[in-house]
Amino acid sequence: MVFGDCRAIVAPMPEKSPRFWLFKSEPDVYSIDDLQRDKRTTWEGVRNYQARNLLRDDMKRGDGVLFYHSNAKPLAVVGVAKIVKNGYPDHFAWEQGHKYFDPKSDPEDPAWYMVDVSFVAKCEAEVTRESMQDEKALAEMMVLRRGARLSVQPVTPAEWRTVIEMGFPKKAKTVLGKF
DNA sequence: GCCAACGTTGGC
DNA sequence: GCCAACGTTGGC
Repeated sequence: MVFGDCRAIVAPMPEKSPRFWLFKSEPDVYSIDDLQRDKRTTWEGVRNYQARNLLRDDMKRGDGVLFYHSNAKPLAVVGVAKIVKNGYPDHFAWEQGHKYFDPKSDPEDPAWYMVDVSFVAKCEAEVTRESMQDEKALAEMMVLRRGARLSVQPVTPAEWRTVIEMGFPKKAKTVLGKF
């Protein structure tokens, strides 16, 4: 065995990017307080193919999640969560009568995927949509784009850092250090 | 409540 | 395969 040659025969490290996400949730349906209470939850019911691909292919255990309240007052990133289970078939799609039932999805060939997330922290200060719109570093952020309806979406490392620093004026370093 | 921006559906 | 109609999302 010639160890020096190992690198040449090993597949290149898959690019793990992005490692950060934003999940929208209507607080009337499921809020950051619900997640704090539950500590961990399943993220089922996403019925959009682009989002499905992210759930199935791109989200990995350990990734960071900005928890965003949509259809809320105020609209804001309100906390941080972590992906704790890679994408797996959304079995609710197979439950006849369930609100997420979808005959298109076959257990042999699942149409929809979900992940599990766990609670990490509530923001010290909610990062309102308004404050994000005022922040230059977030000018390109997907959630702020008109018509960006994806309920789960990628966040760049720079955007992640910016939002965490806004939401955790005192312990940003601690939170950043968890990912 | 309004409506823009999508995504999906279905007739052709 | 096109595209009009329709439904949904979600900010405003």
